[in-house]
Amino acid sequence: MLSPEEQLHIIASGAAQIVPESALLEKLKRGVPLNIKLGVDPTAPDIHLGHAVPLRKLRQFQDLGHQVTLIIGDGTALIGDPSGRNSTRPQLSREQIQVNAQTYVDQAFKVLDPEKTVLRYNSEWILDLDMEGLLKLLAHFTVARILERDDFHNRYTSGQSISLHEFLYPVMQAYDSVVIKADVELGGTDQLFNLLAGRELMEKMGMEPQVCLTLPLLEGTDGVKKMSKSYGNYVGLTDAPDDMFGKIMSIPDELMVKYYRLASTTPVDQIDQVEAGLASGSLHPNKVKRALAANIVASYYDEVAAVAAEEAFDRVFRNHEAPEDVAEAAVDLTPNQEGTVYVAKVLVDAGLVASAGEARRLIDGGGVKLDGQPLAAKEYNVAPERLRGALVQVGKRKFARIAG
RNA sequence: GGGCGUGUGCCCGAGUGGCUAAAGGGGACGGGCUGUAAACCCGUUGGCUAUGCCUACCUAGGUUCGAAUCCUAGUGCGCCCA
Repeated sequence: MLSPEEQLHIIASGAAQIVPESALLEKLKRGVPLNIKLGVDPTAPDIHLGHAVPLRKLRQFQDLGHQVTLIIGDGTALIGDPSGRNSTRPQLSREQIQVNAQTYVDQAFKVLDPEKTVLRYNSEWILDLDMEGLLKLLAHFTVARILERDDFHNRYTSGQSISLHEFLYPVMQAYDSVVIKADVELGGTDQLFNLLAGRELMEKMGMEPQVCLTLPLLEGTDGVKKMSKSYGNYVGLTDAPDDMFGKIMSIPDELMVKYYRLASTTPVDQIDQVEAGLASGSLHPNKVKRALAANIVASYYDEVAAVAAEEAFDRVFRNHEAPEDVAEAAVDLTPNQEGTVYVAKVLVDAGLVASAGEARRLIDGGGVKLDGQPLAAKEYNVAPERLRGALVQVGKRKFARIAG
């Protein structure tokens, strides 16, 4: 086992805050496995690298010999986390929660070590609280304390509604920590308030308080907005290896180290070297990014898939060749009176463009190639022989083989 | 419940009767450059085999030769009063 200081170095890599760091070091020094908690809302069925950030950190803890308790917030989901929201969340049905939780767990175990993970559903204890228990719990918190929280404060001062049950969310999350006796709880930076509530409650109930570890938001592939399905800038855990590799190659250079720390399985001391190498110019950014993409693909698939993904990437983007498996498109090639075929329509039928107008514009811009040869501007009609069995390319990455 | 204001293309935003498929910006896409990064330059950004036709400026009606622009009602949003 690594020394407490070495462990702390790994744990702190990529973390936003550890509150308080000294307490974490103390806990590590005891040399017994710690109980690391992560609570998740079963609201997002499809998880991406952003969601996986805390899971990665949990995995690091596991690899250091610690124990993880993953809490599915099926009880708290009935409340809806008010974090970062400016309005009340809709409450989910019990059935929907069950379905979401299952898909979440399936994907989470792509990252976590099942041997060292305890899975708990907080409905187990939250829904069993009787009024007496609830009141005792609530007595530990004051209205002023809860209202300090930014989201509530903003909503309150701007005159927006806060339902009473939302006040209970931090309390319930804190209670989770009490029940499972957490040593450390992870969350995003927006979770700090909830995490601290857990710390306080534990202390008031005479327990050793948990340490709070927050992780920064991961920007998406555009490098600007947080990774999110609705922004279309996400890398899904279930994306195909080639896609995953390509998407990671498209992130801005400035984000590489952050991705290494938050989304890869690369050992922390190696990341430190990469960071130094990039800063000094001794490492080429392209090499570094390739290694990052390969690592991430390998972590969700395997080495073989990573190598294949990199080869496919080079084929298409470095050597400008067609990918190995191009989808074949069966389209109507019946010629018109002039004996030609309207390419714009063919591209629409092949699903490469949204409309014939767009196709015409792309042709004019030199973005459409037949067997590697760009079509000239206004070259909308082409002899059918040129299309039959031809490889059509639209832009840099869209390909189709026209059925012969 | 009452008053006032506002609603334009993916987003922001100009436009207050014909010259408007709608300025400008952002984003996105294509081309060049390249490391599918960034920066930069050029182009495109409603549909349609297309010097034209069709559909569009919250929705539904109306006025007018002609409406994104004027009127009425509805509806979303904002502010003020109760």
